[in-house]
Amino acid sequence: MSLEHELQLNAPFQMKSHEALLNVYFTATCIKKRGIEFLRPYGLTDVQLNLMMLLKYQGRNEGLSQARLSEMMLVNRANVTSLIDRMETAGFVVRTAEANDRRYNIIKLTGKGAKLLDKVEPAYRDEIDRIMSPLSDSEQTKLMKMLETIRANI
Amino acid sequence: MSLEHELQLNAPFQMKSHEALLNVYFTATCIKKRGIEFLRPYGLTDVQLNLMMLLKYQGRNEGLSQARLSEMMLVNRANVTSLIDRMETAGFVVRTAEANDRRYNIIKLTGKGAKLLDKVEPAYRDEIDRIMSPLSDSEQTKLMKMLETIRANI
DNA sequence: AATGTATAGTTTATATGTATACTATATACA
DNA sequence: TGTATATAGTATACATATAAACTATACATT
Repeated sequence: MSLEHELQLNAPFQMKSHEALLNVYFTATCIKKRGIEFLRPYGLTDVQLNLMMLLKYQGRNEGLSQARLSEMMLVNRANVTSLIDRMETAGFVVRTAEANDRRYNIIKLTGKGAKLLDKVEPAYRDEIDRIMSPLSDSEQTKLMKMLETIRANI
Repeated sequence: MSLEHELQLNAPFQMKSHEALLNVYFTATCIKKRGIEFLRPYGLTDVQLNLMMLLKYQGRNEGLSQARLSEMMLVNRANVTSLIDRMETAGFVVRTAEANDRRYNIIKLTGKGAKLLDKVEPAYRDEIDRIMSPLSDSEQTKLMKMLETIRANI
């Protein structure tokens, strides 16, 4: 259903480019809302799960600094401070010292965090597959290429 | 450039569907960041401009209730209260009474708000056109259809 | 070695989002 | 008429985002 119809607008968009851009924006909003809803029973937010998956796959056993996390999450360094505060309080991650450079906090998953992630991740991946399943592999590739083209021009 | 390369990930995505979904999400983030940056010199945020354009094109001269605005912006009613508080303080909009139903606040653009919008909107539309210009009309249509397909399945 | 510069993380103020509970008002219906 | 139900807006607590200013640390260069 078109965005115009979904939002029950009574006047059409003035420009196709504006409508296309808002489609990207509102689809991301819907994806985020679904992620939050899906993860609530596990006591996690979408942002927190994303961070935990980065620690698992990008950090491996070495962990990741807050600055590196902020780069991969496209957020400000300052944001990661309070996010890690909350997640450390919840017992999902720990700040550890980097021996060679005392400016860094190296963030690692705790046993509790890793265990929760192992439980959540398969169901989360299934849900992502379900959401994207109406698009074929080649359509998903085409979608990514179009989005990359847009990002390259921002 | 692929998301993996943009974020300088050292491990690839496990699933194409996850990569495609994150592409939507991160592209929206980039679009939002660019909007915020573009609008800062005008003393507006992207959310505030979106609300003002809804008042102009969807509200016409009648204005819109806070509940109707929250529906079209895909946000909680509670969010609109503080948003309108800030915009009313800034002098861009006013709350007016709905005669037939005293539960409603009807939100209208002020002269100041309408004047600012008239100034910002052409430049904003130009920037949107610029961002989307690498995609042809038919590609933008195809993109919207794919995103609609995803939203229909969430 | 001293100094200037860059980087990591934190703090603060502020904007935007949620859920939940609250008040006021409108409406439907026994 | 009275009561149950629904809706609009607000208040509160909290999560997540920014910018800007701050501290601590590392490094490069004279």
